[in-house]
Amino acid sequence: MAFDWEDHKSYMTVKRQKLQDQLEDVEGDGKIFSGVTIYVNGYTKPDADTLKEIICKHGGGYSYALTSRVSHVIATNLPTAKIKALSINSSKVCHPDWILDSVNAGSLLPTEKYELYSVSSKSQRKISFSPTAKKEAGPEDPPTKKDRSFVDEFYSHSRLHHLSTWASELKEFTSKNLPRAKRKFSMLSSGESLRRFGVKGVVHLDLDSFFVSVGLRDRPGLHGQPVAVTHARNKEGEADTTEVVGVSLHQSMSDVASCSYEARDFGIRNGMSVGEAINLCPSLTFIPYEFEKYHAVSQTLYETVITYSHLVEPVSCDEVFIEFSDYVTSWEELGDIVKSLRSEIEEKTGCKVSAGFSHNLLLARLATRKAKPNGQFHLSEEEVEGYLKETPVASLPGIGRKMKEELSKMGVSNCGELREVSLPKLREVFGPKTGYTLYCFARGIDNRDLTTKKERKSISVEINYGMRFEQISEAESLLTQLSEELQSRALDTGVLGSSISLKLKIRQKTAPQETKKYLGHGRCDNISRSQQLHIPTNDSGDISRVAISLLKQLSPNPSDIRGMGIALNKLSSSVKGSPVKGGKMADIRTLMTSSPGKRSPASKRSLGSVLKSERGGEEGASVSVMREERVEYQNTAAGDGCTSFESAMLDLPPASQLDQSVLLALPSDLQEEVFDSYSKRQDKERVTLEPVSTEPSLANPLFPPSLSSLSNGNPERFLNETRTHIKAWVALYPAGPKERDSTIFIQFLISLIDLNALEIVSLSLKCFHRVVQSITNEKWREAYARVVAVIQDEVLMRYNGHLSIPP
DNA sequence: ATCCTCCCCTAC
DNA sequence: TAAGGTAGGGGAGGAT
Repeated sequence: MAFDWEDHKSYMTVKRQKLQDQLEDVEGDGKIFSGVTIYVNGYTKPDADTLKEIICKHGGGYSYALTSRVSHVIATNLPTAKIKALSINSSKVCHPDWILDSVNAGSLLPTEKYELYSVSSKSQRKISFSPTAKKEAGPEDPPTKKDRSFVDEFYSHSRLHHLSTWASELKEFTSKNLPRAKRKFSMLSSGESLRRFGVKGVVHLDLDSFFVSVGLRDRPGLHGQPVAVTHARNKEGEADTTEVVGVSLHQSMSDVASCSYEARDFGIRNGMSVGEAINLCPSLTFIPYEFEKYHAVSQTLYETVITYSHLVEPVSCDEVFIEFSDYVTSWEELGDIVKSLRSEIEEKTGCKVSAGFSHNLLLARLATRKAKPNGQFHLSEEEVEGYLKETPVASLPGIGRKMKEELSKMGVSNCGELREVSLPKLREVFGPKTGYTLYCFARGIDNRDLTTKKERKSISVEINYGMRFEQISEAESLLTQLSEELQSRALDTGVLGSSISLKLKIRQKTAPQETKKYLGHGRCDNISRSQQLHIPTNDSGDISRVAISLLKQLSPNPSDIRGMGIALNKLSSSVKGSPVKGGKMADIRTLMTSSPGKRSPASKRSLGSVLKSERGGEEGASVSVMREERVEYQNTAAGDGCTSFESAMLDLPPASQLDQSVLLALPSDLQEEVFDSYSKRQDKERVTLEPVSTEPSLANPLFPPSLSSLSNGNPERFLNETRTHIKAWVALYPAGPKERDSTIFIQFLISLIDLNALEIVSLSLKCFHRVVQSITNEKWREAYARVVAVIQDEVLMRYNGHLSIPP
């Protein structure tokens, strides 16, 4: 599974040596690349300069920009075959080995085997159907085109991703361990504690310039110097750096993630580009990220903090609130505890901590400003007024760039001035809630209680970096990867979602194709769309199917996509770490017995100018029909008691007891369908390679379903079960179906439509049709016709397409 | 009024 | 090169 980079390296070394020999041999007489002009995209091995040298030496051309004279784009290891930083019309995208091998061969080799995005390279991408069937990747697999996961590669380097991950982790750690942590102090009686005055004692702890502190801890030589943490690096002070960065740091767009206080004196700020920073301070030293160390430090921070109080509110990996109301009798006493807490943390982690404390969350936080660096500060009741007066509004929590700007238009820059603005005025400008908060905060009023645990409301995955697609199928493929990532997180967190939403960043019409920051997203419009599910899920197959369907609804121009994200909302809990699959039948039962959720009609939202095409207007008619239909069956679903179809579901024998005989008893054509659908399912690669619909605004109505989430991922078993229910149902009511059963069946099919499992819907209807035919009862036929009509409408509404079902 | 969806903003 | 994630609060505007 793991790619052997060592081997690859030596392979490359040999190759380069050979190449060198060739170069010496040929020296000018080679015209291997005549007529070829290359453009090198991104990082390649060998690098662009080497390739340029080679290509020119052998009669080819080299271009610094992707112009029309470029015949071949050269790229290595663009993290996945889906990501392209290129918008290419006719030129081929090839691996640099094409050049090396051609030189070695002494002639221009066909590009076929070297094209990065060819069908053959894509089909290597497998979703292992059975976990036991390990990677089929043979040893002869060309090591040069390894399809490493872009998602993993990106996340492992993303500081923001780490920040978020650690924050959630620490929130979970706190809520789990806080109640049973051993405390250093015991609580005082309510008569003695600070609380007796009705006063809270809140401490806000914050590690000083977190990343830099950790870096400096192990680099004593850099203490007292301007230092910044970034991906872009020079060789200063680092044992592990051997090369000088090719591009001057002066023009690096890499972010400064964290900088020392000495660096701040030069005007350097977190989030600045390395280029800007080095202009402000040419002697600035750059040190690399050390994510593991940061992680360990924050873990220690939290382990320590929870031994001090039972009231701890996590903020982030380097920031936390602690309430001491029940442990101290005076502010002086609290000051002492804070001091020892700070020194304990510094001792354990080697990092300096600052602390602000006061009688509410807001003021404690504001006090920390004055405490930094490496200090502590008590903001007392009496000082609040004066302190706030001079506090810039931007340091109030919740006021960022936009709000600061908005306030400044009103002539407000500090809290003193903010107080001059009336409550009605603030509400008018910022809305009722925000206005009120602003009004309170300007006066130091904050009645929030410290929250030790908060329930998670959503879980999401998104990447807004390095997204460059040519084909929509590449975007879909990335969504599949994101879905897998999301599944794995949902599994870890133990949640299921009943709503899936897709978020896209789309290049603004007026924004340039080439972003200022390398592979950045540039100026974008954000659009999103969500889909409610009747069955909560955490299955990546379900998620990706829905996400892809949402993508089709938004139908962006693939080359304008600059970012994508998927979120799971309306969470419920599942058993942690156990895949949904086992519990899925239970979910289906829930579905079958619960009343239908409220559903929104296919609303016509303007998706703005970013959309290539809008959907046709004639769909409006079917929407209203659909709504009437919906009302009808919602009303009839009001009765209670177990009906036959329902009970058939509930009495379902364990799947393991459904034997072959059930299947074999079916008409043979149905059996075939069952198996067909199963075998189709296995050829997932083929499916993903299907040509993209020529109508980008329409989803394919027969989009292949993944059954992995149903009946333990066993589709034929699932269909068997469905068929069994239908048979039992029909047999029980020879005179005609119970209305409610029809309703339940419809709901059930609609939930499959939610998951885009249209093929299964179709097959289920076929089952129904067949059983009904054998009964030849007018009522049943009517029921069948009605079910078909409702489902057809539903599909029509969602996809503006049609479902092929039996007459 | 209240809810829902989409979107923006903020924080680390 | 560079790695611009993620959760939550809240507002606008439409549907109910």
